[in-house]
Amino acid sequence: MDMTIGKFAKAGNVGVETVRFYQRRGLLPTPNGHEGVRRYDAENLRRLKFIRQAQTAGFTLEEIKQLLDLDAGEDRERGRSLARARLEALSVRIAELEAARRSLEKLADECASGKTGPCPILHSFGV
Amino acid sequence: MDMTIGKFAKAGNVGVETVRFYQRRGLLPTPNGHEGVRRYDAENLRRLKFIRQAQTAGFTLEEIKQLLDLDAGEDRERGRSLARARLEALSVRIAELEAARRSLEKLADECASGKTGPCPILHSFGV
DNA sequence: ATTGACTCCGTACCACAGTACGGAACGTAT
DNA sequence: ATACGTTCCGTACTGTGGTACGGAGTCAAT
Repeated sequence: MDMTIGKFAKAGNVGVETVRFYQRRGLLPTPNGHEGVRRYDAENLRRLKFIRQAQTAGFTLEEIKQLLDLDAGEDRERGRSLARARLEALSVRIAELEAARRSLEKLADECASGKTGPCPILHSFGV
Repeated sequence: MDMTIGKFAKAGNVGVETVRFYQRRGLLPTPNGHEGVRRYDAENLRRLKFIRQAQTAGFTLEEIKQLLDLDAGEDRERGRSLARARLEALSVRIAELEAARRSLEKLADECASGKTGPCPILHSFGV
């Protein structure tokens, strides 16, 4: 079940250097200190996958570190507060992206091949 | 109607240094070359506002430069293709963020203050 | 005409999240 | 036991999008 860093990185869909980078940042443990080649288990992989998910959610690596520490701890309040702050920022961001999507749809439409003249790109974005 | 760089930056909700940065990148023109203090008009502001909108849509500054050039040109095909590529990436991204939002909602819920023990943070993200 | 605020310009620096490099040690198959 | 692929580790470099700094010039009001 255990892996060396190469397999581990592949399983988590990141590069070997990225794993090391996360270790330096304290996001992943550095398994069994100075005893030759290190081995990574399923729990490590779970952490790694969480890191990638949380990045998608817009957490910075520093925040993710806090979340990982919290996962083992008792401070429910802190966990909720991080989650709620991110939730709010995320909703704002999603709304922005949806507005941008509408602009792009408008652009693709107004810039259809049938018409002539320059595409009204700025106009499509409402500026 | 014309402004100096300070007012212009404020009107576009960016810093003066950011305006200069955009000029260096060719995203904004450098009005009336070397004749003392420069003046910015409504058209410049329109460009600046577009830059910020397009950034929200996920375009890089390099792509935005292309869009601005396109706005004046005749290459409708290129405009459509940029828009469509971004539209696709944007939809993927929105879906990711929505999934992340669901995870966070789950987290905030499972981490409610009533319960005891550590918040199941990793679990909330489905890992 | 001097002050104070603003502008110009180049260059340097910043955060974030990696990515690359290079020499030494290790592990495994032959 | 030799060769080949990995791993280990430190250090350096990358790209993206700014932000800061410092000296000189300019502008408007007093």
